[in-house]
Amino acid sequence: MMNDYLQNLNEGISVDCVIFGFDFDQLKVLLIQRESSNSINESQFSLPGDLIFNNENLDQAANRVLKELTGLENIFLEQIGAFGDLDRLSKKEDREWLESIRKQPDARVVTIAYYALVNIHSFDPKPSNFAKTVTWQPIDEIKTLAFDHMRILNQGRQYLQSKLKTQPIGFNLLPKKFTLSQLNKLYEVIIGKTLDKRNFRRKMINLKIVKKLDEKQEGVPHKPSSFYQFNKKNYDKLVKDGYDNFGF
Amino acid sequence: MMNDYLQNLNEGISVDCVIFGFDFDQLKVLLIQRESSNSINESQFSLPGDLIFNNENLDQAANRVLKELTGLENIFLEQIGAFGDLDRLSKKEDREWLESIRKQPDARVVTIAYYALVNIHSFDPKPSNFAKTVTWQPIDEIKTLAFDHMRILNQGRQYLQSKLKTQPIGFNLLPKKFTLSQLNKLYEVIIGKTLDKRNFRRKMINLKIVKKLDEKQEGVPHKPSSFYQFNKKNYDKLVKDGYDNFGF
DNA sequence: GCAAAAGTGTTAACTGTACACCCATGA
DNA sequence: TCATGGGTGTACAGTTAACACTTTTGC
Repeated sequence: MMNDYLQNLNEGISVDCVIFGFDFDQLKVLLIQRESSNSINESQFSLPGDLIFNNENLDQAANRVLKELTGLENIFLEQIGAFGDLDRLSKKEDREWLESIRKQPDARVVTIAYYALVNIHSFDPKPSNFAKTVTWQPIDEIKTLAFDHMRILNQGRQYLQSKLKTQPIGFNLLPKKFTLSQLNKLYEVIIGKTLDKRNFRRKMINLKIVKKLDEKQEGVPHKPSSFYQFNKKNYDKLVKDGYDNFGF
Repeated sequence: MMNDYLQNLNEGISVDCVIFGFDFDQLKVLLIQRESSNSINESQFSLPGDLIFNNENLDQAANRVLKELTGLENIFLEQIGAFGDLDRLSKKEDREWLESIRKQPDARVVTIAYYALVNIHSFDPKPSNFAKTVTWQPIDEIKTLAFDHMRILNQGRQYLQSKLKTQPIGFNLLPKKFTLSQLNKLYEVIIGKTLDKRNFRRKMINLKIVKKLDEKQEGVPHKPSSFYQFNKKNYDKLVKDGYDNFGF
C-alpha cells in the first residue's frame, strides 16, 4: 500500500480546490491549515490540494484529495485552470513545510485548479490527512494564503462572477427551499453590488427557474417570506444553453 | 546545451496549442504532421505541442513550443484547460511515435491546452523541429487527430463560441481593414448559423466597435464594400467588461 | 406601536427580431 | 444586361431600469 503510494505519486502535478459556500450573508471558501511542528506555520491557511497519483485522472485526483483533506465527497468539481509559475512554491514558510512533507521538496509542481459550489449547511467538513483544521472563511477576509493560492482563489472568484453572467447560479449553494431574498443576496455578494429586489424577482420569475411553495418562514420578526424552490428542468436548460445574451 | 535540455525537460507535462484562423470563408486550425520513418504515421495530424521545460512557466512553454514547431511568435495565447486522462497517449499509432522520440515513452503526461486567434494572412507558418508539415485545416474537415487532440480542439471551439457570446471577436482574426460582410461571415462560421446582415451591422455600429473608412474594395464584380477598422478603445473595453448581458 | 424585511406596479427607454428592395460594379 | 454581393429602414415585441409605499410578523 505504502509502496503503491510512493510508486504512483506524481511529484510534478497537484490539484487544488476552491470550494465556495454561502451562509445567506457572505461568500465563504473552504480552507485548511496544515499540520506543522513549528509555530511559524500555525496560521498558514491554504486551499485543499495535494499531489496526484499516476493511476487516476485529474478529476478523480481532485475528488480524492478534497475528500482526504476535508471529508467532502460527491461534489461537482469543475476545472478552472493550470498554474505553473516557477516561483509558486518558493515562499519561505511554504518551503519549510514542503521540506517536512515531500520526498522532493524542490520539485517543480504544476497545479490544476478546481472549483465547486456547495450548500454550506449540508456538508460537515472534517480535517484529516495533513489538514489540521478545515474552516469556512469569508472570502473578503482572506488576505494571504500559502503558495499561489491567493491567485487561484481570485481566479475561482472571477470564474464564478463570469458564470453568473451567462447562466443561473444558486442550485448548489442554497438549500432546497429558499426565499427570493436569499437568492437576491447571493447574487449581490457574488457580483459585489446591490440589486433592485423588484426587478430581480421579476426576472427570476419570468425565467421560470423558481417556483413558489405553499410554505412560509416561521418565527421571523417581520413579514414571513414564502419559500421557493428551483424548477430544475428550466434551470438546467439555462445552465446548458446560457442566457440568450447577445442575440446570436 | 543538450545536457541542459535533458536536465530541464519535464517528461510529465506538455502544452498543446489550438490556433484558429479565418480565411474570409471558413474557420481553420493550425495542424502539424510529425516526422516519421514509417508510413502508418504519414497521415497523422496533431496540434502543435510538446513537453515543457522546468525552467519556464506554462505560458512561456506554449509560446516556445508554438514557435519551435511552426515559426509563429508574438501570439497571444490563452489557457483553456488541462487534460490528464490516463489513456490519452495510448492509441497504437501514437505509441509508436512516442517510442521513437521520447526517453520515457510510457510516462504519464498531463497537457495544458492553449488557444489563440490569428490573422491567417499575416503569419507564414514553417515546419521545424519534429514537425514535418504545418497547415491550416478547415475545422469542419478535421475528423481525427493524434492523441486526445480532437477533444482539445473541440474544447477550443467551444471556448471560442462562448467568448463570442460575451465579448467582441475579430480583431485578431481579421486584417486591419475589413468589410462588415467579412466580420458577419466570421460570426456565422463561429456560431454555425446565418445572421441577418441588417441587424448585425446595426449592432456592430451601435456598439461603436467599428468605424467606417474612406476606402472601398476595388475590382470586385459587385458593388464595392466600404472598409472598416476596429475602434480599439471601445473594442478593448468590451473585451474586458463583456457585454452587459444579464442586467447585473 | 415599532422595527424589520416582504411584497408589489408602472412607465419610459432601449434592444432584439423579422422582413424586402434598390445599388454599384465587372464581365 | 445580368449576376453578385453591398447597403438600407421600419414596426412590433420584449426587456431593462428607475422608482416608493403597504403588509405582516415578533417583540
